[in-house]
Amino acid sequence: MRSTTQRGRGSARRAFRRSRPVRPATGESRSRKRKEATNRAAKSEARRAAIVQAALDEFCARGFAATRIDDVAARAGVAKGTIYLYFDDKEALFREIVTTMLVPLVAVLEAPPPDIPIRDVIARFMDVFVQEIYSTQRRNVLRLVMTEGPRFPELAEFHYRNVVERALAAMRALLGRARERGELKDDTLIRFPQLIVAPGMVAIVWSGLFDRFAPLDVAAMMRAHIDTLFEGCAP
Amino acid sequence: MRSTTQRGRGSARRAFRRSRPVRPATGESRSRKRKEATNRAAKSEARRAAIVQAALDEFCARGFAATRIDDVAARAGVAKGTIYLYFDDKEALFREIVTTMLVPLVAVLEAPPPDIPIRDVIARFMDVFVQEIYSTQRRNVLRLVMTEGPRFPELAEFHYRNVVERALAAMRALLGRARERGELKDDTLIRFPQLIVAPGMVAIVWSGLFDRFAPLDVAAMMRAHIDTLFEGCAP
Amino acid sequence: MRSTTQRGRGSARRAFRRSRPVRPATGESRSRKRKEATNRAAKSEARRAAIVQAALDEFCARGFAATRIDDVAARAGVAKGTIYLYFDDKEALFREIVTTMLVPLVAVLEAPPPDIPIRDVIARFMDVFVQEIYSTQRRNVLRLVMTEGPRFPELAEFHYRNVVERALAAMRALLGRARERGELKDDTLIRFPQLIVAPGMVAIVWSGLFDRFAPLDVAAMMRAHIDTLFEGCAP
Amino acid sequence: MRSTTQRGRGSARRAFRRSRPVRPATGESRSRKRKEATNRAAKSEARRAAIVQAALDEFCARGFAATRIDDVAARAGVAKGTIYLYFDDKEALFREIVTTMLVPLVAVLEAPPPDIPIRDVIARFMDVFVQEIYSTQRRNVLRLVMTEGPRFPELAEFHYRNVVERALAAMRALLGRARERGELKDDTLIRFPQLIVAPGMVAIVWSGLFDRFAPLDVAAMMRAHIDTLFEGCAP
DNA sequence: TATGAATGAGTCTTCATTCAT
DNA sequence: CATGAATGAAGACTCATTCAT
Repeated sequence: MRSTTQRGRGSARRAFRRSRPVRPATGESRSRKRKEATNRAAKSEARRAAIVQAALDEFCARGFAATRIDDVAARAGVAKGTIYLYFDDKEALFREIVTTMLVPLVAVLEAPPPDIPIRDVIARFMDVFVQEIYSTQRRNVLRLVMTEGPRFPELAEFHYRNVVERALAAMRALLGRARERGELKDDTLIRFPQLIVAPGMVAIVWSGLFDRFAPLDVAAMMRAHIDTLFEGCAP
Repeated sequence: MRSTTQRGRGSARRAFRRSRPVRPATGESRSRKRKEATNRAAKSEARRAAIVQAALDEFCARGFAATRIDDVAARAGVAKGTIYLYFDDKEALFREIVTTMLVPLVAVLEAPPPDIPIRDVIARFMDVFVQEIYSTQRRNVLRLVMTEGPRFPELAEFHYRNVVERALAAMRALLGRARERGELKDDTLIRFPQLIVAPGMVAIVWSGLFDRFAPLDVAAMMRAHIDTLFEGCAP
Repeated sequence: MRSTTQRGRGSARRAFRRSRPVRPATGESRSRKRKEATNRAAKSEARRAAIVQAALDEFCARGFAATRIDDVAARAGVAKGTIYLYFDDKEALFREIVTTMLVPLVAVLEAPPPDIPIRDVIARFMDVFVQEIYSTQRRNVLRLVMTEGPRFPELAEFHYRNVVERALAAMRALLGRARERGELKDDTLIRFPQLIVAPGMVAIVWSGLFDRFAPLDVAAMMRAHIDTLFEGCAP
Repeated sequence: MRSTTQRGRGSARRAFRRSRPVRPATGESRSRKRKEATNRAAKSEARRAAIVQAALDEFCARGFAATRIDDVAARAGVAKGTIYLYFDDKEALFREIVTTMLVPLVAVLEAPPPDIPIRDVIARFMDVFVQEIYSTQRRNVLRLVMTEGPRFPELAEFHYRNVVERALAAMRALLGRARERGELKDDTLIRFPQLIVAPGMVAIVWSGLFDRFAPLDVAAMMRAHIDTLFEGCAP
């Protein structure tokens, strides 16, 4: 990854994806104490999850550079050294988070859409956004991507390949079919599907910066956005 | 304990705006040395500009936390200490940049709009965005605001008060008049003027993250956006 | 601006006394690893002591401002960072030293005096001074108080409240009783108990400045002082 | 001087005394513009005095290490560079102050004493101390010597040779003659003339540390001290 | 495995001193 | 002579990472 943020502390840099090699069954094949082993594995997984969660909170609150491993450890309720049993270094931890939280969502987008008008499909998509992203921690993860992406080229690339590209492709396929069915008057949205998600991005940015001054009714804005998209504002 | 020996590392935190008191003309009215003084003032101004420029570049490339004053100095071609002659500390330098680069633009927005259809007014606004923001360093400054804002509450507030709030108000006034003239079929955009600027935000985020994978024709997207805004996509 | 990115360099200033919360026994009651834990605690204590000792030496030799943490670390045989595991900052380290070295002594003064003539009591006090202060590192600590006190108002106050005030009060009580018993012809010393300790102060100052030119027989001077105090110099 | 405070910045270290070589009539021997030259010399002397005064204040308030040349310059109303026209470096400035302020006083001590009882002579000496030292800036200079002396061995030596040694010698001579005249019952004070000045030292230290908690009536204490010296406290 | 004490490279900031004007 | 902008060495403090227990 070679982030431009951490000036090389000398640790080996491994490739981006697959940061967790599924832990090769570490010798607990001794077959003795089966339950114990299961217990141990479960506890280990719980620990890992606690660390990830704590790290997510800290990274979101402070950004990558300003987050201290100390704080992550404290929040996760483990010792500092323990984190290094689960992750190679701070960057690997960061990657893990940004990597695992978003990819699952794309599956939703890529699922074959119900056979309803495109406007309704997009309306559902907006609902999913509001429910599954904006109202959850994923909002913060997305913000992290926007925020730290410029400093982590490989992270940006990963995100592009695994989230953005696939989402846009799915969207385009959807819109293409709608166009064929005569539900769209031109191919504007097909060329720029970004126009569909733009208010979502704004909502995410807004929520991090200005919500305390002027809270935004995101659901209402998304509905208004759909109106505008499909009907325009001219009388 | 607060010994009187250590001169405050945190120094006095001054109010946010007006970090540069415009240097009160240094009374060089002695009438001789005119050119000299002018020279010095000019050189000083040039130096300050060089530092600001270098800092902008570095902050944009690395973010606030990961930017080293050393690097800023090197890039500006001055000694490290010199930066502290012009700015109280790293934060002040950061503030100065984010503060001074964007405020002037709002004036454009607040200028009385020409007496043309609202759609054309907004089209002009888009042009200004593309020409004066997206194609300039201001794009990077805006990205910095989005990127670092969550970590600098006062910066976010300053930006909200001086840029966002005023811009939105101007926009709403504009739209309100258009609505009265019957140019808008409802008040959707008045309630959510964010919908107008949303693609601009997306363009800025996109340019920092994904342009190398899929360059975005921003001007075209903005035109498409206007079409969508005013005509919708339904056939 | 106070970004949330820079974690407070000035950190929280905690109250003066009790800078070391006695490390709450770290619950190693797991009954195994007893020796280990003991070892660790002992080593930790030894390290702390080494740091304190090194710091004392350096502070005495150079004064607070000119002492480098680097040097303290080197002298203590630890890494620079280690010092910050034991003390919040340079000032805290300084405080600790000046605080812990002197207070215990006052107890001696406040102990109920033996039932002997006042002159003998004071002679004993002089002995204590010579043995327990002048001949030990406490001499240097006292000099540090005199030397750095003006720059550390809280240190001066702490020292006044915990050492000077109590010592003078104990002394006055002592003298008051002696006066009542008719051992003193007037209340001169009660009004100015400083006159009793004055030569001690001089000895300390002298030892730091002039001993190499003209060594001072402090014990003899103190005896002479008592003679003078109680008999005067007039024939 | 090679103070142990300033780590060698590479500037040449000159010998201790004679830091001001009486400025060799710098070329204003052109004989033209006599008055101007006089004016200039006067102004120069005034400037030097202003710097010395400002430096004294700052050194007293903060100690040598923590005093900034910037502050001295500001207080003296000159530019920072100007100080270096009059003094080689910070240490030279410090030396000048501590050197010039105290030496004149010794002359008073060495002047042949009036033909009055030793007790009265010493009482006068006390008066001089209170009037000419304790009530003036010299008190602070003396404190500076005590405070910074350990870090400036040459300063300590200079002070010993030029002030302490001479003062003690004069005192001993005085006391010797008194003893011969039968005014002293033994030679205690001759062996330890420090006993005479000890309360003075205490007063100086006290004034810097504890006066705000418990102000000290120094004149009264000195009178009490004389009583004690010559009459003792035993009934 | 888990711990957390120890490390030391890295970064901000200060300030004595220089020197072009 | 005087100025004050510029320099850069020095020092406090942080924190990712290691490793003995």
